[in-house]
Order: sequence, then C-alpha cells, then structure tokens
Amino acid sequence: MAGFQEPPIKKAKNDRTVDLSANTSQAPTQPSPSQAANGHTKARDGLGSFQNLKHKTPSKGTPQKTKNPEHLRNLLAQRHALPIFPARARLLEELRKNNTVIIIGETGSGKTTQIPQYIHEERLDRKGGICVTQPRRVAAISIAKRVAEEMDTNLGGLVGYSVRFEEAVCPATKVKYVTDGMLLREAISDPLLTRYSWILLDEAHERTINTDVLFGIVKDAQKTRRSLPGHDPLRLLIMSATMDVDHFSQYFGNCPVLYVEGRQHPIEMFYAKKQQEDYVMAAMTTVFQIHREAPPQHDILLFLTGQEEIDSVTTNLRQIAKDGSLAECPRLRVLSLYAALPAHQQLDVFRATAEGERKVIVSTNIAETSITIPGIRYVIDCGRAKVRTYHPGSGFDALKVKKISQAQAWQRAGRAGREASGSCYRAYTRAEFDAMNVNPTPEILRSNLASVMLQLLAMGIKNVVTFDFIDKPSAELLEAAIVQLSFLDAVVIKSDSLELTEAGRKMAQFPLEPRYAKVILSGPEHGCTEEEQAANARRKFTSVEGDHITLLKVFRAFKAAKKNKMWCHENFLNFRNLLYATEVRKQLVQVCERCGVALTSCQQKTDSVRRCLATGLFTSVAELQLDGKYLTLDTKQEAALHPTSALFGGKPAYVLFTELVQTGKAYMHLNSIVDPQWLHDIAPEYFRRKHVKR
DNA sequence: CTCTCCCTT
Repeated sequence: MAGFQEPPIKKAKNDRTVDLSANTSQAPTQPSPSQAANGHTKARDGLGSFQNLKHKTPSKGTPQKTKNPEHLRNLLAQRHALPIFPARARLLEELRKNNTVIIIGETGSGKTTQIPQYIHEERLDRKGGICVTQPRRVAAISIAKRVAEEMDTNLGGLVGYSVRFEEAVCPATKVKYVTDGMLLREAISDPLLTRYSWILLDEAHERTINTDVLFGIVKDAQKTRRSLPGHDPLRLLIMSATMDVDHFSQYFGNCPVLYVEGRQHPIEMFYAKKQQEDYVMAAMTTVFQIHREAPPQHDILLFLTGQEEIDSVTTNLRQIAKDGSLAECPRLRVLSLYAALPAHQQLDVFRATAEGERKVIVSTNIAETSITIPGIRYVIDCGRAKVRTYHPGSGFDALKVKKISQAQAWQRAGRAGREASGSCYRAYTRAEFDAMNVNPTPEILRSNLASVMLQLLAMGIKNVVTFDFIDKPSAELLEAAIVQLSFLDAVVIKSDSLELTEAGRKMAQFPLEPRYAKVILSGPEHGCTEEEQAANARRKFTSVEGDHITLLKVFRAFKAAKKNKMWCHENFLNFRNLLYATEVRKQLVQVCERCGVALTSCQQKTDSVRRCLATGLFTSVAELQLDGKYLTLDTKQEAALHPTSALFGGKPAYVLFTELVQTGKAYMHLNSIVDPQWLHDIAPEYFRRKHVKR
C-alpha cells in the first residue's frame, strides 16, 4: 500500500472547542461531543468540566456482605477515579430536575455502572426499581456482577440481572440489568412498566431494533403514567456513546443532554494517502509495516468483512511471516475471529501474547462491540462491513459489503486505546472518511418488521402504522409486515384499523418470529408439537426430507445420548448450540402449556412436521422451473438451494425455505421438501393466485 | 458450491 499519512487535523491541545478532554492527559479517540454541543441553542453543560464536587458516602441500608475491607476500599478508589465521579452531584441535580435526560459518555466514563448506584445511594428509587438495558446478554450479566461487587451485595439481591434462560433477581432487587429484548417482553404484560421508576436505555447509539422500539414504548409509558392518576412518574435516561444528540433530544421533547468524558488512551490516527483499490491487500501490507517497527507484544487487530476474506488473509499472513526478511521481527501469531468459529478457537484470541511475540487478530465486526481483546495497540480498519438489509418487495435479505459509518470507524479505532496509547490505520483516505455516513442505518429501517408489529399490537398499541418511532420505517416496510401478519391470520385488516386475532395474541406470547409461532400453534392439528431447533447437523443425520427433519433427528439423537458432550464431539455437532436448543424447547413447551396448545408427538411421521412448517412458512416456498432453477412463489424471485442444505444437489419440485439471503446469488437457507397439495389445503386463496400444480 | 451480528415468558 502507498502508506499512510498523518491526519490533517491533529488533536489541538488545550483547545476545548476541538477536544473536550484536552485538559486531561487521556484524550478520547472520538471528536469530542462538545463539538456537537457548540452549535446548540440551549446551553448544555459539559459535566466533566465541573470542579470541586463532593461525594456523599453511600447511604446505609444495603445488605452488607463485606469479606475483605481492603478489596472494598480498592473498589471504592476505582469508582472515585472514574471520569463520571466528579460530575456526580451535578448529574444528580439534573436527574432531579428532569424526567428525561440524555447522557453522552464515551467508553470508560463509568456511566453504566455508576449512574444506577448514584440514583440508589440518593434513594431516588424509593418508588420503584432501576432497570438498565443492554443489547447483549453477556454485558447485562457481567455489568450486574461488577455493580453487585461494588455495592458489596450478593448478585441477585439488591443488584440483579435478567436475560433469557438466566436470571438473578429477587423481590428486593432495586438495580436490574436486562437485555433490551427482555424489557420488551415485560412491556407486553405491563405496557406502563409499573415496576420501575427509572429506565436507563444504554448503548442507544447502536440503534438495535429492540432499543428503537423501546424508545417509543418508554416515551409512551412515561406520558401515560403522567396523565393517569395513581401512577408515579417514569424517569428515563438515554445513554449513548456518540454525538447524534439533536436527534435523540428532539425525539425526547428537547430534554437536556449531559456530557461525560471517557477514559481512553490517546490514539494516533493515520489515513491512506490515496484511495485504495484493494483494501485487503492494503490492510495486509500495513500489518507488515507495523510488524517491522512495533515492539513485541504490541498486538494488531485487523477488521475485515467476512469469513472467507478473513481465512484467506490469515493464511497469507502466516505464509508471509515465514519470509526471511522478517527474521529480526517478533514471532507472529495470526488468528481468525468470527462468530461461526468454534468456541475454543474464539477463546484463543484471549491468550496473552508471549514475550518476543506478537499476535494479529483478523476479525469481523464481532470485535467492534461484542468481544474485547486485551493487548491491542494497533487497529487496521478496512472501512467496510457486511450489512443485512431486508427488501420487502422481493422478500429477501441482502447481505452486502458496505462502507461503515464514521461512528463505527471511531468505535473500531477505540479498540487500540483500551490499555495504553495506540494507533489506528484506516485503509481509506481522510476524504473518504468525511464522505461516510455519520451513523449507521438503524436496524429498524432495514428489517422485516412482522415481529415488531405483532409485539406492538400485543401491547395494545392501536395504530402501529403511526407509532412514534424515532426513525420511521418506510410505508412499504410497514405494509409488508402487516400483510405477512394477515397471511398468518394473526391480524384482521379492518377498514381503518388492525385487529389482533385470538391466534395472533397467542403467537405474540412465543419468543419466536410470527411465522414460527404459527408453526407451533398448528402442531395439535397434525399431531406433533415437536419442533426442530437450530443446530449444526452433519451428514450422518441428513434426511432426504430436508434440513428441518435433519435437525429434528439430531435433536432426538442428542436427547437419546443424554446430552453428552463427547457424543457431540464424536458426531461433529455443536454441544453448546444443542444445549441452547434444549433450553429453547423447554421454554416453548411452557408457553404452549400457558396458551393451551396441546403437546403431542408424531413420532416417526415426520411428514406431519413438514406439514406444520408449511402452515407458518407457506409464503416462503419456491418452485422448480423447467430450466432447473427455482422461483419463489410469493415474488417470483430466482433463488438457489444453499450448498449447506440437505437438499442441495437434488431437485425437489417444491421447497420451503426459512430464509432467503442474497449474497452472490439469492440463496435459500434451511429447506424442506413440501407437497403442493398441502399448500392448497393451508392457504387455498393465496395459492390459487400462484398457480401451483396439484 | 457458501456462511456480518445480536436477541426474546
């Protein structure tokens, strides 16, 4: 690669208009939020700038379990050293004055762990608990553990967490960390979220579909609780890492925005001098540029887009590392990282780098948010990622390599400065960076919304089309979701409203996509409530009927083998996935019992399982054409069986698919053979128009 | 002849 130049704008020391944290030795990687604030009409205080703030000692009354006073003193010292601590009093003042506040805090500010404690210490949670949402399970659990430790209580007592299949709470729990999906579920049975006086939506900048829906739910709950007598106010805190302040603030009634500086080590930024034609090659060249100069144990994290790319780059890097010209350099350990990798290989990236060695981790964006790797001093960012976008017109998801947003680019860069100062090399020019979107497209604007619509309806929200989304999905996207729900008999479209049917109400109870909920509801009709579960199957269990029956066979064999880990290993099956499937199944059985869905088993008559599948997935069927290709019946899209499918290579006349993803081609994933006669039985009107043979 | 990534009583 042509090499990198230093950025045209270096961080200006002692100039607050450029860099909020310039008065500290630890500058943030990101252009400071204060920049965004300057353009604001209302004065918005930078919390970090307040001095001489006193800290009240935590009030008594928390269950004491002190074992090691020194350890506790240590924890307290750490808490006091966090950037948010000097702003404690000022923050609480704002929280007392306003029902909704937005907090912008960079990584390391301590907002997620400290703010709930501050609220509790001041007993502002007397009338109801504090709920803090996280997009990821592991985060919810590990943060709760940390906070329980800091508050010197047992996890599951005053401080707890609740994620799917795992919960540590009791009636006395005041500070609860949950996944945002979990809070959404709670909102179905309690739309006003009456158990809480405080809801803190964390990582709001990620704009996951769940957070976006929650924005609307909590805003509505707050308003309703204010208007109805006998309700205590609902206090909202929206916590975000980026500066898309105006958008959030406008949505929440121009509420105040508070800034907390982060604790990041400085990161030197480098951009490509000129546009790179081949970002993979550019990135590889940069690895060796760094490798020649950097001291050993200064590890490199390289962001690329996908498995194939990553595997080929790791292979190449290993090959080049053997080159004689690098004999003087540290030994290079090259590792791949992506979600599909087996667990033990994922764990490899955490192994500390030995003396005289360097590791290079070549990763997807899993290392952007989900996995934090210690020891990283250099980040190389290719500036791209795979993005999934649902196209309601054709019914498929496109999975395409796209330019990342500036916010993501800063997030990636930040991975170099977690333990010490670092460097970030961008395989794109400064001008290319400036041309990137500031923020990524929110997930809710590029997803199938059938689940969201069903959930909103189940919460009693009458007009889902006019629901107050922070970013409103297109009419086409909303329409497609409603049409899908009406095909599934979950809703009835009336002249000017939507009505949830009895079946729809039941479907909403299942933690599943509506299509699959429908499959389960149709179980008793066909004498089987056995569900297939996601797992990695191998040839031995492959069924001619398709992937679903294959998975069912795997699952049954797993149970027969008494969920044995060795057995999985011997049969090339993923133990953890199968265990997870067991949990899912247990949960679904419980929901069935609650909804009065009879539990029956079809034993060996697996065609009735496929029949059930068709009742939920009949809009996802493709027909074999004379030329040997498939066309989807719903939208007449050309589609191919995915090579991992059990049906791949065969040519059944009708196949049902669970997912249609366009990568190189439009591929059908997880397929089963379907009998066209069933289709006419299930949805006669629909299939008459599709001209399906009998 | 192929696979960004989270998540749900």
